[in-house]
Amino acid sequence: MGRHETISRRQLVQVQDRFIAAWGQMGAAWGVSRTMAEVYALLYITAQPLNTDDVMDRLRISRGNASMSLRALAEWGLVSRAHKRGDRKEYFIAEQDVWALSRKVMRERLRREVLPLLATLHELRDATDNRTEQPAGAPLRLASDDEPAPADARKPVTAAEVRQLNDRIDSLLELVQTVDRLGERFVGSDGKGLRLAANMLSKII
Amino acid sequence: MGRHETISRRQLVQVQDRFIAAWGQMGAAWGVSRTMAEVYALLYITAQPLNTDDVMDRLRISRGNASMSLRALAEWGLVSRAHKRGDRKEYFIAEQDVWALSRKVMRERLRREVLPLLATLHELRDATDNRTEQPAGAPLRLASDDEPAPADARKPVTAAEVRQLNDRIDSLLELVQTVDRLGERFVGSDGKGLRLAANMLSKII
DNA sequence: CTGGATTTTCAATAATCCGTGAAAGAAGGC
DNA sequence: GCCTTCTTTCACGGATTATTGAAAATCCAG
Repeated sequence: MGRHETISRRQLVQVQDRFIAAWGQMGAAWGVSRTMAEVYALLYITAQPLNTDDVMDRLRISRGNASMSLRALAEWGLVSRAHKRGDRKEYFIAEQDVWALSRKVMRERLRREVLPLLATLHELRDATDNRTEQPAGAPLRLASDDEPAPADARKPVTAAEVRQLNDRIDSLLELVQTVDRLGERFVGSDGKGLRLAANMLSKII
Repeated sequence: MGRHETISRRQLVQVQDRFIAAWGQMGAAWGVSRTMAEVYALLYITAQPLNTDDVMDRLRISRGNASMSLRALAEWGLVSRAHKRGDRKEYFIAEQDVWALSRKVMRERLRREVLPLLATLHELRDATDNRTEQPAGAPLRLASDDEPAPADARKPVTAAEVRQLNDRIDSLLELVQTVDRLGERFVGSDGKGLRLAANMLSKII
């Protein structure tokens, strides 16, 4: 519907640069390093395979940095490698489907951040609420007990205190588990699962 | 269901410390500073109002740091201030409902990170696809044009290139908008909206 | 195998972020 | 008002993280 005006190549490049900058900033606000996000943005917005030198030149970063970032992106599954005949350089292609992109990012973040937290919470939960059926010799260890106990702070812990502690941990556990399940479901679903979910929810809530 | 064993106060504190550490680590993986997350965790897990000195002592951080973190938490709406009669110190209480907590965190992150990105994307979109109905005098400006154009890189930009650029920006815009709307909906919903959503989705997808 | 082209690694350096503590500021009691 | 108590601010320095660049490793054609 829009009429496309002719724009200069310079303007095009400027728009791309601003896009890359914005994307990099957003990446940084998440746990992704700015450069890594920028490299992805470059590959995405230019919409063509680029090699390490292209990335270096366009983003004005060192060869090492470019190499590292591209590798990390490949590990996350966000870019794929390609080759051109008669050219020994390696080219990189950005995942084009932004919905697939978001799924892949979520998958990695669940795996790297949520799962460890879940594990720790479960462990803590077990440490204060030992079920009767727990095997006698189970190596349930609080943090090491090797230092001599300080003389004070010896007043007994009431059952109420323990219950409260457990309740809090449980509440958080429930939240994190919900997030995890929700994420897993999204990650597992194919296509534009997120969009679907959004539409569904807008009718429900 | 579980039998609560008596545990020493030391063990209790150790469990709390591990909880705090885990929470802090997770916070750091998100955009929240580690200390801020730890202070919240402390307030949450001990389940009682603490003042600045309590926080300093327990977390072994400086007064300034404690003060800053508590203030930031209050700004995010994650802790509230309270006073005790006959005590001039200010006490802080953690938001107890983890679902409310997650809503507040999401609200802030939407506001701080998603909205600016949306604004930029819209702006870029407008910069390359000028609608015919656009007012003549609208201050639509690409990045400043004050530098002399380099002699090369002057070959014209094809319509296809512009279309492709716009398509990419649009795709991303759709994704970010979906996330935003989804988040807004969640933020707006009261109670355990997330949990509800999770249940709903599990049946749908 | 060799030589050149390309990529990866990593120690040094730079940039950034984070925490400190002293000093300044506010809030109350008297 | 003035002193005491508590809170906030902020320049500095320390710690962490990112980036560089050159050397080492890898790869392939001939």
